[in-house]
Amino acid sequence: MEHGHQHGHSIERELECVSQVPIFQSLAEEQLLSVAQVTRPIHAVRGGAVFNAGEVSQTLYIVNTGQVRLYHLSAEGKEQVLRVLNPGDFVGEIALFTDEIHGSYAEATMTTELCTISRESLTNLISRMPPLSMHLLGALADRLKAAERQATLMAIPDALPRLAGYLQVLSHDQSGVVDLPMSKQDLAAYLGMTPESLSRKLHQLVSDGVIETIGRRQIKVLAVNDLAALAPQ
Amino acid sequence: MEHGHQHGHSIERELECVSQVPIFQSLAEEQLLSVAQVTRPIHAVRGGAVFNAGEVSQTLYIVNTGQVRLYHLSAEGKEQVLRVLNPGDFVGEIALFTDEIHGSYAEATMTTELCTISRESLTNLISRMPPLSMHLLGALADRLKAAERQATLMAIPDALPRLAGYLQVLSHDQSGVVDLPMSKQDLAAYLGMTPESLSRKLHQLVSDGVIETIGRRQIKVLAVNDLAALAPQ
DNA sequence: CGTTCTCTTGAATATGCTCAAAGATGGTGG
DNA sequence: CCACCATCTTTGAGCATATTCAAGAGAACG
Repeated sequence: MEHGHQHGHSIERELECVSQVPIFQSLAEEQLLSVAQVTRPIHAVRGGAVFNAGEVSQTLYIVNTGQVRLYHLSAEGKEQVLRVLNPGDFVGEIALFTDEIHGSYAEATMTTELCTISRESLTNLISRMPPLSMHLLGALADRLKAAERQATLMAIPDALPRLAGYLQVLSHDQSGVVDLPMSKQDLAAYLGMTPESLSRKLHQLVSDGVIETIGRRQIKVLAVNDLAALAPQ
Repeated sequence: MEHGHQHGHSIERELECVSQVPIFQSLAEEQLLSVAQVTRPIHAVRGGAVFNAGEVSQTLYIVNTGQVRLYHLSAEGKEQVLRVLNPGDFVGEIALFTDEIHGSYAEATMTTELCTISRESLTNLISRMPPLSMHLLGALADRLKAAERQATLMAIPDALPRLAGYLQVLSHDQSGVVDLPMSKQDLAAYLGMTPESLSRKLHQLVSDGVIETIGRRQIKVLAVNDLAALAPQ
Protein backbone atom coordinates (compact mmCIF):
# COMPACT_ATOMS: atom_id res chain seq x y z
CA MET A 1 0.00 0.00 0.00
CA GLU A 2 2.00 2.95 -1.15
CA HIS A 3 0.24 6.12 -0.33
CA GLY A 4 2.68 8.81 -1.23
CA HIS A 5 6.08 9.68 -2.48
CA GLN A 6 7.76 10.43 0.79
CA HIS A 7 10.05 7.45 0.43
CA GLY A 8 13.12 9.57 0.62
CA HIS A 9 13.47 10.02 -3.14
CA SER A 10 13.02 13.58 -4.31
CA ILE A 11 10.07 14.55 -6.44
CA GLU A 12 12.43 16.24 -8.86
CA ARG A 13 11.27 14.16 -11.77
CA GLU A 14 7.61 14.78 -11.03
CA LEU A 15 8.26 18.48 -10.69
CA GLU A 16 10.06 18.62 -14.01
CA CYS A 17 7.23 16.83 -15.76
CA VAL A 18 4.55 19.00 -14.21
CA SER A 19 6.36 22.24 -14.96
CA GLN A 20 6.58 21.32 -18.65
CA VAL A 21 2.83 21.10 -18.99
CA PRO A 22 1.04 24.20 -20.30
CA ILE A 23 -2.00 23.80 -18.07
CA PHE A 24 0.21 24.01 -14.99
CA GLN A 25 2.62 26.58 -16.35
CA SER A 26 1.18 29.66 -14.71
CA LEU A 27 1.06 28.19 -11.23
CA ALA A 28 3.27 29.46 -8.43
CA GLU A 29 6.25 27.41 -7.31
CA GLU A 30 4.44 26.30 -4.20
CA GLN A 31 1.38 25.16 -6.11
CA LEU A 32 3.52 23.31 -8.63
CA LEU A 33 4.92 21.35 -5.72
CA SER A 34 1.42 20.40 -4.63
CA VAL A 35 0.70 19.16 -8.11
CA ALA A 36 3.98 17.28 -8.32
CA GLN A 37 3.21 15.53 -5.06
CA VAL A 38 0.09 13.86 -6.42
CA THR A 39 1.76 12.98 -9.71
CA ARG A 40 2.99 9.55 -10.65
CA PRO A 41 5.57 9.23 -13.41
CA ILE A 42 5.33 6.56 -16.08
CA HIS A 43 8.02 5.38 -18.46
CA ALA A 44 7.22 3.75 -21.77
CA VAL A 45 9.53 2.35 -24.42
CA ARG A 46 8.97 2.46 -28.17
CA GLY A 47 5.99 0.27 -29.00
CA GLY A 48 5.01 -0.06 -25.36
CA ALA A 49 1.38 0.34 -24.28
CA VAL A 50 0.44 3.20 -22.00
CA PHE A 51 -3.09 1.86 -21.76
CA ASN A 52 -5.37 -0.34 -23.83
CA ALA A 53 -8.91 0.00 -25.11
CA GLY A 54 -11.41 -1.63 -22.81
CA GLU A 55 -9.50 -0.75 -19.67
CA VAL A 56 -11.25 1.31 -17.03
CA SER A 57 -9.51 4.58 -16.42
CA GLN A 58 -9.78 7.34 -13.89
CA THR A 59 -6.45 8.88 -14.71
CA LEU A 60 -5.14 11.87 -16.60
CA TYR A 61 -2.04 11.11 -18.66
CA ILE A 62 0.29 13.98 -19.56
CA VAL A 63 3.18 13.52 -21.96
CA ASN A 64 6.44 14.99 -20.72
CA THR A 65 8.92 13.84 -23.36
CA GLY A 66 8.52 11.51 -26.32
CA GLN A 67 5.32 10.76 -28.17
CA VAL A 68 2.17 8.69 -27.70
CA ARG A 69 -0.10 7.50 -30.47
CA LEU A 70 -3.82 7.04 -29.78
CA TYR A 71 -5.65 4.71 -32.11
CA HIS A 72 -8.76 2.64 -32.55
CA LEU A 73 -8.78 -0.88 -33.88
CA SER A 74 -11.41 -1.47 -36.54
CA ALA A 75 -13.30 -4.70 -36.99
CA GLU A 76 -10.97 -5.71 -39.83
CA GLY A 77 -7.99 -5.11 -37.55
CA LYS A 78 -6.97 -1.87 -39.19
CA GLU A 79 -5.59 0.87 -37.01
CA GLN A 80 -7.34 4.21 -37.10
CA VAL A 81 -5.17 6.91 -35.57
CA LEU A 82 -7.19 9.25 -33.39
CA ARG A 83 -4.53 11.65 -32.27
CA VAL A 84 -0.84 11.94 -31.53
CA LEU A 85 0.28 13.29 -28.18
CA ASN A 86 3.42 15.38 -28.13
CA PRO A 87 5.06 16.88 -25.04
CA GLY A 88 2.51 18.96 -23.11
CA ASP A 89 -0.49 17.14 -24.57
CA PHE A 90 -2.73 15.06 -22.36
CA VAL A 91 -5.39 12.40 -22.58
CA GLY A 92 -7.90 10.90 -20.18
CA GLU A 93 -9.96 13.97 -19.41
CA ILE A 94 -13.18 12.23 -20.37
CA ALA A 95 -12.57 9.52 -17.83
CA LEU A 96 -12.34 12.22 -15.19
CA PHE A 97 -16.02 13.05 -15.44
CA THR A 98 -17.76 9.95 -16.61
CA ASP A 99 -16.96 6.44 -15.46
CA GLU A 100 -15.94 5.03 -18.74
CA ILE A 101 -13.67 2.55 -20.36
CA HIS A 102 -10.94 3.65 -22.72
CA GLY A 103 -12.14 3.78 -26.30
CA SER A 104 -8.67 3.67 -27.72
CA TYR A 105 -5.23 2.20 -27.43
CA ALA A 106 -2.31 4.37 -26.34
CA GLU A 107 1.12 3.34 -27.56
CA ALA A 108 4.47 5.09 -27.24
CA THR A 109 6.16 5.70 -30.59
CA MET A 110 9.50 6.31 -28.89
CA THR A 111 10.96 6.38 -25.43
CA THR A 112 8.40 8.43 -23.56
CA GLU A 113 8.02 9.94 -20.13
CA LEU A 114 4.54 10.65 -18.85
CA CYS A 115 3.10 11.86 -15.61
CA THR A 116 -0.28 10.75 -14.38
CA ILE A 117 -2.78 12.25 -11.97
CA SER A 118 -5.70 10.33 -10.54
CA ARG A 119 -9.22 11.65 -10.84
CA GLU A 120 -9.44 12.12 -7.10
CA SER A 121 -6.22 14.10 -6.94
CA LEU A 122 -7.14 16.30 -9.86
CA THR A 123 -10.55 17.24 -8.51
CA ASN A 124 -8.82 18.08 -5.27
CA LEU A 125 -6.31 20.28 -7.08
CA ILE A 126 -9.04 22.05 -9.01
CA SER A 127 -10.99 22.91 -5.89
CA ARG A 128 -7.86 24.23 -4.25
CA MET A 129 -6.62 26.14 -7.31
CA PRO A 130 -9.47 27.79 -9.20
CA PRO A 131 -7.24 29.13 -12.01
CA LEU A 132 -6.39 25.54 -12.82
CA SER A 133 -9.95 24.88 -13.95
CA MET A 134 -9.76 27.81 -16.33
CA HIS A 135 -6.61 26.41 -17.89
CA LEU A 136 -8.17 23.00 -18.21
CA LEU A 137 -11.28 24.52 -19.77
CA GLY A 138 -9.10 26.42 -22.21
CA ALA A 139 -7.17 23.30 -23.16
CA LEU A 140 -10.36 21.32 -23.66
CA ALA A 141 -11.86 24.12 -25.72
CA ASP A 142 -8.79 24.09 -27.97
CA ARG A 143 -9.00 20.34 -28.39
CA LEU A 144 -12.69 20.62 -29.13
CA LYS A 145 -12.06 23.20 -31.79
CA ALA A 146 -9.40 21.03 -33.38
CA ALA A 147 -11.65 17.97 -33.27
CA GLU A 148 -14.55 19.81 -34.87
CA ARG A 149 -12.31 21.15 -37.59
CA GLN A 150 -11.05 17.64 -38.15
CA ALA A 151 -14.60 16.32 -38.37
CA THR A 152 -15.66 18.89 -40.97
CA LEU A 153 -12.44 18.30 -42.90
CA MET A 154 -13.15 14.57 -43.02
CA ALA A 155 -16.64 15.21 -44.34
CA ILE A 156 -15.14 16.36 -47.62
CA PRO A 157 -15.32 13.57 -50.20
CA ASP A 158 -12.21 14.57 -52.17
CA ALA A 159 -8.84 13.60 -50.78
CA LEU A 160 -6.85 16.62 -51.95
CA PRO A 161 -8.66 19.29 -49.92
CA ARG A 162 -8.52 17.04 -46.87
CA LEU A 163 -4.76 16.74 -47.20
CA ALA A 164 -4.36 20.43 -47.97
CA GLY A 165 -6.46 21.39 -44.97
CA TYR A 166 -4.37 19.19 -42.75
CA LEU A 167 -1.07 20.59 -44.01
CA GLN A 168 -2.45 24.08 -43.62
CA VAL A 169 -3.11 23.55 -39.93
CA LEU A 170 0.34 22.10 -39.38
CA SER A 171 2.11 24.86 -41.26
CA HIS A 172 0.40 27.48 -39.14
CA ASP A 173 2.32 26.36 -36.11
CA GLN A 174 5.70 25.80 -37.64
CA SER A 175 7.10 28.08 -40.30
CA GLY A 176 7.51 26.50 -43.70
CA VAL A 177 8.94 23.15 -42.74
CA VAL A 178 6.35 20.80 -41.31
CA ASP A 179 7.25 17.78 -39.20
CA LEU A 180 4.76 15.00 -39.79
CA PRO A 181 3.71 13.68 -36.39
CA MET A 182 3.23 10.16 -37.64
CA SER A 183 4.13 7.73 -40.39
CA LYS A 184 2.54 8.15 -43.80
CA GLN A 185 0.38 5.08 -43.39
CA ASP A 186 -0.89 6.35 -40.06
CA LEU A 187 -1.45 9.77 -41.55
CA ALA A 188 -3.42 8.21 -44.38
CA ALA A 189 -5.71 6.47 -41.89
CA TYR A 190 -6.02 9.70 -39.93
CA LEU A 191 -7.05 11.58 -43.06
CA GLY A 192 -9.50 8.92 -44.07
CA MET A 193 -7.70 7.63 -47.13
CA THR A 194 -5.44 4.77 -48.13
CA PRO A 195 -1.64 5.08 -48.03
CA GLU A 196 -1.72 4.79 -51.81
CA SER A 197 -4.01 7.77 -52.18
CA LEU A 198 -1.93 9.83 -49.79
CA SER A 199 1.21 9.03 -51.73
CA ARG A 200 -0.42 10.06 -55.00
CA LYS A 201 -1.86 13.29 -53.61
CA LEU A 202 1.46 14.24 -52.05
CA HIS A 203 3.13 13.58 -55.36
CA GLN A 204 0.59 15.80 -57.05
CA LEU A 205 1.29 18.64 -54.63
CA VAL A 206 5.01 18.26 -55.27
CA SER A 207 4.45 18.30 -59.04
CA ASP A 208 2.38 21.44 -58.71
CA GLY A 209 5.15 23.10 -56.75
CA VAL A 210 3.05 23.56 -53.65
CA ILE A 211 5.23 21.49 -51.35
CA GLU A 212 8.60 19.77 -51.22
CA THR A 213 9.41 16.58 -49.37
CA ILE A 214 12.41 16.52 -47.07
CA GLY A 215 13.28 13.01 -46.09
CA ARG A 216 10.47 10.81 -44.92
CA ARG A 217 8.87 12.81 -42.17
CA GLN A 218 9.23 16.41 -43.21
CA ILE A 219 7.42 18.55 -45.72
CA LYS A 220 8.32 22.04 -46.78
CA VAL A 221 5.42 24.24 -47.78
CA LEU A 222 6.47 26.36 -50.75
CA ALA A 223 3.20 28.06 -51.64
CA VAL A 224 1.00 28.76 -48.64
CA ASN A 225 -1.54 30.51 -50.85
CA ASP A 226 -1.98 27.53 -53.13
CA LEU A 227 -2.47 25.33 -50.10
CA ALA A 228 -5.13 27.66 -48.74
CA ALA A 229 -6.84 27.69 -52.12
CA LEU A 230 -7.03 23.91 -52.13
CA ALA A 231 -8.19 23.67 -48.53
CA PRO A 232 -11.81 24.42 -47.61
CA GLN A 233 -13.10 27.72 -46.19
CA MET B 1 -25.87 52.18 -20.90
CA GLU B 2 -27.88 49.36 -19.49
CA HIS B 3 -25.95 47.67 -16.78
CA GLY B 4 -28.37 45.25 -15.26
CA HIS B 5 -31.84 43.95 -15.15
CA GLN B 6 -33.15 45.79 -12.17
CA HIS B 7 -35.55 47.77 -14.28
CA GLY B 8 -38.45 46.52 -12.30
CA HIS B 9 -39.13 43.59 -14.61
CA SER B 10 -38.68 40.23 -12.98
CA ILE B 11 -35.89 37.94 -14.04
CA GLU B 12 -38.37 35.11 -14.28
CA ARG B 13 -37.56 34.39 -17.88
CA GLU B 14 -33.82 34.35 -17.26
CA LEU B 15 -34.29 32.08 -14.28
CA GLU B 16 -36.40 29.66 -16.27
CA CYS B 17 -33.80 29.51 -19.00
CA VAL B 18 -30.90 29.01 -16.63
CA SER B 19 -32.65 26.33 -14.62
CA GLN B 20 -33.25 24.30 -17.79
CA VAL B 21 -29.56 24.03 -18.51
CA PRO B 22 -27.79 20.87 -17.32
CA ILE B 23 -24.56 22.63 -16.34
CA PHE B 24 -26.47 24.81 -13.90
CA GLN B 25 -28.92 22.18 -12.74
CA SER B 26 -27.20 21.19 -9.53
CA LEU B 27 -26.82 24.74 -8.24
CA ALA B 28 -28.71 25.97 -5.21
CA GLU B 29 -31.66 28.32 -5.65
CA GLU B 30 -29.61 31.27 -4.51
CA GLN B 31 -26.79 30.53 -6.91
CA LEU B 32 -29.21 30.08 -9.77
CA LEU B 33 -30.42 33.59 -9.09
CA SER B 34 -26.87 34.88 -9.36
CA VAL B 35 -26.51 33.17 -12.69
CA ALA B 36 -29.86 34.44 -13.90
CA GLN B 37 -28.88 38.00 -13.03
CA VAL B 38 -25.97 38.04 -15.47
CA THR B 39 -27.96 36.32 -18.19
CA ARG B 40 -29.40 38.04 -21.22
CA PRO B 41 -32.23 36.37 -23.09
CA ILE B 42 -32.32 36.25 -26.88
CA HIS B 43 -35.24 35.44 -29.12
CA ALA B 44 -34.82 34.09 -32.65
CA VAL B 45 -37.41 33.22 -35.27
CA ARG B 46 -37.20 30.40 -37.78
CA GLY B 47 -34.37 31.15 -40.19
CA GLY B 48 -33.05 33.98 -38.05
CA ALA B 49 -29.35 34.33 -37.35
CA VAL B 50 -28.10 33.99 -33.79
CA PHE B 51 -24.62 34.92 -34.92
CA ASN B 52 -22.59 34.81 -38.12
CA ALA B 53 -19.17 33.50 -39.05
CA GLY B 54 -16.55 36.19 -38.88
CA GLU B 55 -18.13 37.95 -35.94
CA VAL B 56 -16.10 38.38 -32.80
CA SER B 57 -17.66 36.68 -29.84
CA GLN B 58 -17.06 36.60 -26.15
CA THR B 59 -20.40 35.12 -25.30
CA LEU B 60 -21.78 31.76 -24.29
CA TYR B 61 -25.09 30.91 -25.96
CA ILE B 62 -27.39 28.41 -24.28
CA VAL B 63 -30.48 27.10 -26.01
CA ASN B 64 -33.56 27.13 -23.81
CA THR B 65 -36.32 26.13 -26.21
CA GLY B 66 -36.27 25.53 -29.96
CA GLN B 67 -33.28 24.56 -32.04
CA VAL B 68 -30.17 26.19 -33.49
CA ARG B 69 -28.21 24.89 -36.43
CA LEU B 70 -24.46 25.53 -36.62
CA TYR B 71 -22.91 25.33 -40.06
CA HIS B 72 -19.92 26.27 -42.14
CA LEU B 73 -20.13 27.72 -45.60
CA SER B 74 -17.76 26.09 -48.06
CA ALA B 75 -16.06 27.95 -50.90
CA GLU B 76 -18.67 26.65 -53.34
CA GLY B 77 -21.43 27.97 -51.09
CA LYS B 78 -22.48 24.60 -49.75
CA GLU B 79 -23.54 24.35 -46.15
CA GLN B 80 -21.68 21.95 -43.94
CA VAL B 81 -23.61 21.32 -40.76
CA LEU B 82 -21.35 21.22 -37.75
CA ARG B 83 -23.83 20.52 -35.02
CA VAL B 84 -27.40 21.04 -33.99
CA LEU B 85 -28.17 22.61 -30.65
CA ASN B 86 -31.23 21.35 -28.81
CA PRO B 87 -32.52 22.65 -25.48
CA GLY B 88 -29.75 22.51 -22.89
CA ASP B 89 -26.95 22.56 -25.45
CA PHE B 90 -24.59 25.49 -25.68
CA VAL B 91 -22.04 27.04 -27.99
CA GLY B 92 -19.39 29.68 -27.69
CA GLU B 93 -17.17 28.06 -25.11
CA ILE B 94 -14.12 28.39 -27.33
CA ALA B 95 -14.58 32.14 -27.53
CA LEU B 96 -14.47 32.22 -23.76
CA PHE B 97 -10.84 31.27 -23.62
CA THR B 98 -9.28 32.46 -26.81
CA ASP B 99 -10.07 35.75 -28.47
CA GLU B 100 -11.43 34.41 -31.69
CA ILE B 101 -13.94 35.03 -34.36
CA HIS B 102 -16.82 32.66 -34.91
CA GLY B 103 -15.96 29.91 -37.35
CA SER B 104 -19.54 29.09 -38.11
CA TYR B 105 -23.00 30.47 -38.68
CA ALA B 106 -25.74 29.90 -36.12
CA GLU B 107 -29.29 29.88 -37.40
CA ALA B 108 -32.53 29.08 -35.62
CA THR B 109 -34.50 26.29 -37.31
CA MET B 110 -37.65 27.26 -35.42
CA THR B 111 -38.79 29.81 -32.88
CA THR B 112 -36.00 29.65 -30.35
CA GLU B 113 -35.25 31.10 -26.93
CA LEU B 114 -31.64 31.38 -25.85
CA CYS B 115 -29.88 32.85 -22.91
CA THR B 116 -26.42 34.36 -23.17
CA ILE B 117 -23.68 34.97 -20.66
CA SER B 118 -20.72 37.21 -21.34
CA ARG B 119 -17.18 35.95 -20.90
CA GLU B 120 -16.61 38.32 -18.03
CA SER B 121 -19.73 37.21 -16.18
CA LEU B 122 -18.99 33.54 -16.67
CA THR B 123 -15.43 33.73 -15.39
CA ASN B 124 -16.83 35.59 -12.40
CA LEU B 125 -19.39 32.90 -11.80
CA ILE B 126 -16.79 30.17 -12.07
CA SER B 127 -14.52 31.76 -9.51
CA ARG B 128 -17.45 32.16 -7.15
CA MET B 129 -18.88 28.70 -7.73
CA PRO B 130 -16.16 26.06 -8.06
CA PRO B 131 -18.56 23.20 -8.81
CA LEU B 132 -19.62 25.08 -11.89
CA SER B 133 -16.21 24.59 -13.45
CA MET B 134 -16.50 20.85 -12.97
CA HIS B 135 -19.83 20.80 -14.75
CA LEU B 136 -18.44 22.86 -17.58
CA LEU B 137 -15.43 20.56 -17.82
CA GLY B 138 -17.74 17.57 -17.90
CA ALA B 139 -19.88 19.09 -20.63
CA LEU B 140 -16.82 19.98 -22.70
CA ALA B 141 -15.39 16.50 -22.22
CA ASP B 142 -18.64 15.00 -23.50
CA ARG B 143 -18.64 17.28 -26.50
CA LEU B 144 -15.00 16.42 -27.17
CA LYS B 145 -15.74 12.74 -27.05
CA ALA B 146 -18.62 13.17 -29.49
CA ALA B 147 -16.51 15.29 -31.83
CA GLU B 148 -13.66 12.79 -31.86
CA ARG B 149 -16.04 9.95 -32.54
CA GLN B 150 -17.53 12.00 -35.33
CA ALA B 151 -14.07 12.65 -36.78
CA THR B 152 -13.14 8.97 -36.82
CA LEU B 153 -16.53 8.09 -38.25
CA MET B 154 -16.01 10.55 -41.08
CA ALA B 155 -12.62 9.04 -41.89
CA ILE B 156 -14.38 5.93 -43.19
CA PRO B 157 -14.62 6.06 -46.97
CA ASP B 158 -17.81 3.99 -47.28
CA ALA B 159 -21.08 5.74 -46.65
CA LEU B 160 -22.98 2.84 -45.09
CA PRO B 161 -20.83 2.40 -41.97
CA ARG B 162 -20.83 6.15 -41.46
CA LEU B 163 -24.61 6.21 -41.48
CA ALA B 164 -24.85 3.09 -39.33
CA GLY B 165 -22.42 4.55 -36.80
CA TYR B 166 -24.44 7.71 -36.62
CA LEU B 167 -27.74 5.90 -36.13
CA GLN B 168 -26.11 3.73 -33.51
CA VAL B 169 -25.16 6.75 -31.42
CA LEU B 170 -28.64 8.22 -31.70
CA SER B 171 -30.38 4.97 -30.82
CA HIS B 172 -28.35 4.65 -27.67
CA ASP B 173 -30.08 7.63 -26.16
CA GLN B 174 -33.61 6.98 -27.25
CA SER B 175 -35.10 3.53 -27.33
CA GLY B 176 -35.89 2.18 -30.74
CA VAL B 177 -37.44 5.23 -32.31
CA VAL B 178 -34.88 7.85 -33.29
CA ASP B 179 -35.75 11.50 -33.90
CA LEU B 180 -33.52 12.95 -36.57
CA PRO B 181 -32.24 16.30 -35.30
CA MET B 182 -32.12 17.84 -38.77
CA SER B 183 -33.40 17.54 -42.30
CA LYS B 184 -32.09 14.76 -44.51
CA GLN B 185 -30.10 17.14 -46.66
CA ASP B 186 -28.46 18.65 -43.60
CA LEU B 187 -27.83 15.21 -42.22
CA ALA B 188 -26.22 14.22 -45.50
CA ALA B 189 -23.82 17.16 -45.29
CA TYR B 190 -23.14 16.34 -41.66
CA LEU B 191 -22.27 12.76 -42.57
CA GLY B 192 -20.09 13.83 -45.46
CA MET B 193 -22.25 12.56 -48.28
CA THR B 194 -24.78 13.87 -50.77
CA PRO B 195 -28.53 13.81 -50.07
CA GLU B 196 -28.79 11.28 -52.89
CA SER B 197 -26.36 8.89 -51.24
CA LEU B 198 -28.08 9.24 -47.90
CA SER B 199 -31.43 8.45 -49.48
CA ARG B 200 -30.03 5.36 -51.17
CA LYS B 201 -28.27 4.09 -48.05
CA LEU B 202 -31.37 4.59 -45.93
CA HIS B 203 -33.39 2.72 -48.51
CA GLN B 204 -30.86 -0.09 -48.37
CA LEU B 205 -31.16 -0.32 -44.59
CA VAL B 206 -34.94 -0.43 -44.90
CA SER B 207 -34.73 -3.19 -47.52
CA ASP B 208 -32.44 -5.18 -45.27
CA GLY B 209 -34.92 -4.87 -42.43
CA VAL B 210 -32.51 -3.00 -40.20
CA ILE B 211 -34.61 0.13 -39.85
CA GLU B 212 -38.05 1.49 -40.63
CA THR B 213 -38.92 5.05 -41.54
CA ILE B 214 -41.69 6.80 -39.66
CA GLY B 215 -42.67 9.98 -41.43
CA ARG B 216 -39.90 12.29 -42.49
CA ARG B 217 -37.96 12.84 -39.32
CA GLN B 218 -38.18 9.58 -37.43
CA ILE B 219 -36.47 6.26 -37.84
CA LYS B 220 -37.24 3.09 -35.96
CA VAL B 221 -34.31 0.78 -35.41
CA LEU B 222 -35.47 -2.79 -35.81
CA ALA B 223 -32.20 -4.69 -35.58
CA VAL B 224 -29.70 -3.06 -33.27
CA ASN B 225 -27.26 -5.94 -33.80
CA ASP B 226 -27.21 -5.51 -37.56
CA LEU B 227 -26.60 -1.80 -37.09
CA ALA B 228 -23.68 -2.49 -34.78
CA ALA B 229 -22.29 -4.99 -37.28
CA LEU B 230 -22.33 -2.35 -40.01
CA ALA B 231 -20.86 0.39 -37.81
CA PRO B 232 -17.15 0.47 -37.03
CA GLN B 233 -15.52 -0.83 -33.81
C1' DC C 1 25.11 -6.30 -45.28
C1' DG C 2 20.94 -8.41 -45.39
C1' DT C 3 16.23 -8.40 -43.66
C1' DT C 4 12.12 -6.06 -42.72
C1' DC C 5 9.14 -2.48 -42.90
C1' DT C 6 7.54 1.61 -45.22
C1' DC C 7 6.51 3.89 -49.16
C1' DT C 8 5.61 4.29 -54.04
C1' DT C 9 3.82 3.02 -58.59
C1' DG C 10 0.71 0.65 -61.76
C1' DA C 11 -3.80 -1.23 -63.54
C1' DA C 12 -8.75 -2.80 -62.81
C1' DT C 13 -12.73 -2.36 -60.07
C1' DA C 14 -16.21 -0.37 -57.27
C1' DT C 15 -18.25 3.25 -54.93
C1' DG C 16 -20.07 7.67 -54.48
C1' DC C 17 -20.77 12.02 -56.98
C1' DT C 18 -22.92 14.90 -60.53
C1' DC C 19 -26.63 16.12 -63.32
C1' DA C 20 -31.46 15.70 -64.28
C1' DA C 21 -36.21 15.04 -63.25
C1' DA C 22 -40.10 13.22 -60.91
C1' DG C 23 -42.53 12.35 -56.47
C1' DA C 24 -43.74 13.88 -51.47
C1' DT C 25 -44.51 17.05 -48.00
C1' DG C 26 -45.77 21.03 -45.57
C1' DG C 27 -46.94 25.63 -45.25
C1' DT C 28 -49.55 29.62 -47.14
C1' DG C 29 -52.95 32.34 -49.13
C1' DG C 30 -57.11 32.60 -51.60
C1' DC D 1 -60.92 24.32 -46.27
C1' DC D 2 -58.65 23.34 -50.19
C1' DA D 3 -55.45 24.26 -53.81
C1' DC D 4 -51.12 25.87 -54.90
C1' DC D 5 -46.29 26.62 -54.43
C1' DA D 6 -41.74 26.11 -52.57
C1' DT D 7 -38.90 22.92 -50.58
C1' DC D 8 -37.34 18.54 -49.47
C1' DT D 9 -36.69 13.90 -50.88
C1' DT D 10 -36.27 10.12 -53.98
C1' DT D 11 -34.96 7.75 -58.26
C1' DG D 12 -32.27 7.05 -62.51
C1' DA D 13 -28.06 7.01 -65.53
C1' DG D 14 -23.23 8.29 -66.72
C1' DC D 15 -18.95 9.70 -64.90
C1' DA D 16 -15.10 10.82 -61.85
C1' DT D 17 -12.47 9.48 -57.99
C1' DA D 18 -10.59 6.62 -54.63
C1' DT D 19 -10.05 1.80 -53.37
C1' DT D 20 -8.28 -2.65 -54.08
C1' DC D 21 -4.91 -5.84 -55.41
C1' DA D 22 -0.27 -6.61 -56.81
C1' DA D 23 4.50 -5.75 -57.16
C1' DG D 24 8.62 -3.11 -56.93
C1' DA D 25 11.79 0.62 -54.84
C1' DG D 26 13.69 2.72 -50.88
C1' DA D 27 14.86 3.37 -45.82
C1' DA D 28 15.80 1.89 -41.40
C1' DC D 29 17.29 -1.61 -38.18
C1' DG D 30 19.96 -5.09 -36.22
